[in-house]
Amino acid sequence: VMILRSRFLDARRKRRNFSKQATEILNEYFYSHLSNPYPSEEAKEELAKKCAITVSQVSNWFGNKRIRYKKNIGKFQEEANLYAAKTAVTATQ
Amino acid sequence: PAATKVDLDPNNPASNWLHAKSTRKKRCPYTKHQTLELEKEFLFNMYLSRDRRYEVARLLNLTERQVKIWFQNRRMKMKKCNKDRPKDI
DNA sequence: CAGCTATGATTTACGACGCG
DNA sequence: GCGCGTCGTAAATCATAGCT
Repeated sequence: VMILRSRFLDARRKRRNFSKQATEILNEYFYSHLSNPYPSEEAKEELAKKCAITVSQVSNWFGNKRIRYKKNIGKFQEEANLYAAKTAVTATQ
Repeated sequence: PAATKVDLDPNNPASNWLHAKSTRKKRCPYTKHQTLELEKEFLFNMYLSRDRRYEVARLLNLTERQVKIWFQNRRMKMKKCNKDRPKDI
């Protein structure tokens, strides 16, 4: 039983990439809070709901995003500009 | 309407959110044996006495601090698993 | 198809803070 | 104060999805 359970838990490694829409939402939050990309517990819950993923997955995503962004800001410049423009449009409406 | 708030700092986006103390030890993955023995010990009791911690550390060639932190992390892992999956098997 | 990299999850190691 | 507790995280690493 323990073995079955651990195997079920390990199955989390067999993941699918998040949907395009989910990634969109997460990136929008990340780049619009670039000076402090640390969502509160409540913000994580809201993001999780909007993305149809778990709060843990939201935390994982931000953890990965922060470190990977910091490690190579240049690589993410295009993406950053894209989402900056997007939030700008949203704000002007 | 030039009020495009992309949050603060224009040019250098944001590396104020910088942690990382220079003195931090690099993460070193434990061996299968070490992990297995730690898991067995955890199954026996989730909280380690001072004496037991000393013994485990000596047996696995880890520091007492590493064993202490391993148990702390293991407890957090268990809590996280219970949160993500409330229903039991 | 193989190889490669992007990506989500897990594993060590701390800092911050709480409690007895 | 000390020592060990949790909580949130950094950073490295793992496993594999999915593209070229």
